[in-house]
Amino acid sequence: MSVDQSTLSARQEQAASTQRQLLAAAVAVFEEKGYQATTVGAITDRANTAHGTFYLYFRNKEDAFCQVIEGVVVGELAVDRLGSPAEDPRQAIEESLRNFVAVYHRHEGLWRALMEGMLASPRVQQLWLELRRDLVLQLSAAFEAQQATGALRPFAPTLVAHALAAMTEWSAFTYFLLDEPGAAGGRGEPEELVATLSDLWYRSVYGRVPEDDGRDDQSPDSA
Amino acid sequence: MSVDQSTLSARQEQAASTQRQLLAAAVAVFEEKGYQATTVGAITDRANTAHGTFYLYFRNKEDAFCQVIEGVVVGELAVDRLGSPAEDPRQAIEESLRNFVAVYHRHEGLWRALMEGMLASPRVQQLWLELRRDLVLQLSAAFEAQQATGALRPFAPTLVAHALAAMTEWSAFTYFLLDEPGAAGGRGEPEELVATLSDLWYRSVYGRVPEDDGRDDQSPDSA
Amino acid sequence: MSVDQSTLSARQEQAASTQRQLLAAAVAVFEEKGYQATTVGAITDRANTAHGTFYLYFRNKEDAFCQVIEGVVVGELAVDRLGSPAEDPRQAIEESLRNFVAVYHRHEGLWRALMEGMLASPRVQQLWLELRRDLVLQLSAAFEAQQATGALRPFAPTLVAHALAAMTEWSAFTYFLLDEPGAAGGRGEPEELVATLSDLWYRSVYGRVPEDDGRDDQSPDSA
Amino acid sequence: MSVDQSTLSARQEQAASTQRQLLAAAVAVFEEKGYQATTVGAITDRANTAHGTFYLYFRNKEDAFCQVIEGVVVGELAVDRLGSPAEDPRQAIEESLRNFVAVYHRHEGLWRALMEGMLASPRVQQLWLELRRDLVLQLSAAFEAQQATGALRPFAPTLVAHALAAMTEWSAFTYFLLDEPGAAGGRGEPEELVATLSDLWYRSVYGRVPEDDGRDDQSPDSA
DNA sequence: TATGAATGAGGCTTCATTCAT
DNA sequence: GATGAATGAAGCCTCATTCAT
Repeated sequence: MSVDQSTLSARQEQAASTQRQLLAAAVAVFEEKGYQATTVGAITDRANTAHGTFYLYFRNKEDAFCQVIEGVVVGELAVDRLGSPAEDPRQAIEESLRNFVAVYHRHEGLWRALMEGMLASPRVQQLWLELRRDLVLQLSAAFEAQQATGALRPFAPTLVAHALAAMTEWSAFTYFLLDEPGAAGGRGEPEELVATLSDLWYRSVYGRVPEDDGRDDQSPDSA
Repeated sequence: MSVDQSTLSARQEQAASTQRQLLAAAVAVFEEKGYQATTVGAITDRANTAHGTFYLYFRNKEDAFCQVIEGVVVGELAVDRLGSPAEDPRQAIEESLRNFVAVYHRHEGLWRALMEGMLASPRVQQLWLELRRDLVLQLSAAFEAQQATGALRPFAPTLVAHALAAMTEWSAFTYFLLDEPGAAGGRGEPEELVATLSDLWYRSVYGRVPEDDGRDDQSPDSA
Repeated sequence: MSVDQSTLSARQEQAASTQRQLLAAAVAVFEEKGYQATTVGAITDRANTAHGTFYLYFRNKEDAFCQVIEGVVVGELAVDRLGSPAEDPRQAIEESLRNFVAVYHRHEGLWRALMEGMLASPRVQQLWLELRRDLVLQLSAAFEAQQATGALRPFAPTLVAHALAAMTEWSAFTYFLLDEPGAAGGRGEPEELVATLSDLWYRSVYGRVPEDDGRDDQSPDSA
Repeated sequence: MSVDQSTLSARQEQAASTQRQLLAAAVAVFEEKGYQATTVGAITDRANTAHGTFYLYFRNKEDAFCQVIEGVVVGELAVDRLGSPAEDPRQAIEESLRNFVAVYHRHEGLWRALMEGMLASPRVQQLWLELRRDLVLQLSAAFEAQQATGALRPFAPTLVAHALAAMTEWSAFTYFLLDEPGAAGGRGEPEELVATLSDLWYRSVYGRVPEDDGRDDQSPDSA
């Protein structure tokens, strides 16, 4: 009638183990097949669980995918922040991008799946938007802080943060997932991607153009 | 085997009309439901044709989608080119981006569907890559030409073209399709997107940073 | 208003030509794909005719196939008869079988198709039965004639004719159409098939066994 | 992951029962409609299962058919072997053929379906070839054994085995499945088929013909 | 908690046949 | 006589989800 605590925690432990198995299997399968092509059966097969067990831990595929993304992506990307203001800003940017590109590279398949999932399911889209929002917020906060010190020219921090985030994400996507070399012949090294992005990013934020001197849209040669 | 021309044309016209109906229906349905959720049945229903008629004009959904994209996207985007060198470069960029953003806005649903299709079907991905390649090639050619005249600082034209294309595409995507305001509150006007992109684009290509002074590269006004 | 005769026969000639084209195409396609896998479209494609034209000359696939079989098989097999009684019976049998095997070999695909057609369509089955009946009748008539002269032992001519026809047909089928060598290793020469069949056939009809001495169904060991 | 045995067996039994139902339904439907005309829907209807359940036990129609054939045909035909050498050879042959004919008669529809299946699906053809190969091998082994003792005249055992097998199979097919009386009027009794085949078979193997005299082999009446 | 058998909706595709021109 | 566009029935197969043990 009564179940002593050890039994209970044994059960709980068993359950936790099953869940871990399923999650790990889900990561692997989503990574390998993408979102749409993944089936519940493929996950339970790989987890050595019964088909029905899946539904004890996830409401459905969408739910499993969200858990996967939260676990993997959030975990790995969390470290990514703009370097401290004390650092050389150029190097800070580069470091940050290098990290992002490395994470992207490491989980190519999942990013691809995230793309698909985002287009297939509102909830996944929501999740993605939240991840992204954090990133963009961090970025624009950093911009604002530096604008306050006068280190940065004035610009709309959020808009620029969005645009640079978009450049970064989508460059990584096309670079790694679409067999599009990015450079003339054959796929280059990820480092070339990092270099290019860093340069553009730096120039976008710190760069000067002639108009900046006189403000209000002077033509370059009128100076 | 040969029939007089009027009969032939009448029939051909009828057929062409059916095809147009189907294509229009396909555009509408893909626009509305995206790639995956679109079924052949939905297309033929909207076109008021029998289910089988679809297969007279398309091999399958994938094929229909490619025809849709080729028809719509290529048709509308063809005008997009960098302004002539004589123009003010900043305005040329802005004009170009404004056009792109307008086209994107006009066919939001199709771009979304293209995204999905690209992830679902190798052939669609191929098509998309080709569209993109053209764009990137035009861009990098323009860069090279201007670098040759010394109007632009030296940089790897293809890599930069890729990165800027990515920024543009993906900014437009997130701006229009993901209910992500882009600006603090509520969705802004597309014009703000154009302005931001133009600015970053211009700075990326024409902007100067302190390091440039020490290089083999002259500032525009130092000439 | 009135059409002179030359025009009419020109039309008729045209029609006949079309029909020939279709028939020839049908022969080729049935030969190549068998009965079931053949589609009306494949025939009209090969005949360079419109799809609908097929139905001017054939009621449907079944009908076309019957015409094909009647044209080809009947034409070629008609020559097959048991040699004249004057000949050496053994050689007559062998000659006859050699001819049959050659015809079979020449139209492998059609025999296969005939098999399929017979199982798919009552009318084709009927046709096949008629072809076969002729053959069996000829055979059993020959048997009866020779039994009357005492050259052959008594046996039920029709039953034996059936059985030998079956042996011949089905041996040829398995030999040519089923990648079943018939001999130990690799497919042998058709001549080995002819030799085996001839021998069995000859022995079946002319062979003697001990029981034949006492007639009327003596058990072997009662002699 | 492990469950107590009673539960397991109960479930397994339930499953086995469903499978039996489906298999039985498949037998019935194939028997009734042949191979091509059978649809998965017809089988599940008769088995009172959902459409999808079929695919839990069979990969597709082809697979189901192979299981049916293996179950039914192999099961029933396995007893068929040439009598022991001690028996009177004539009676042994007759007994063997009587058995074969009875099995054939009992499953007319399935043999017909097997014919169709063989022509429609390479895998079914393969299966059929294997069944047949076993039979032919048994036969030719028996021939060789008896040739070694001098009980049989010399001949190529495999070729003859093939030819006699063909005669038997195809005679049975035409006799039972093609509404072809076999005898002059109306369908005779299967026994007449057995008698005819036995006689021909026996003569083919044991019979003597005049030419045999000049060989290493004596004619019966020369003794 | 775990199982895994069963369900059944849903989409794709092929083709024989018709019929207006 | 010839055309070929249009039709729509029919069958296959997958898979997310439920539920009785």
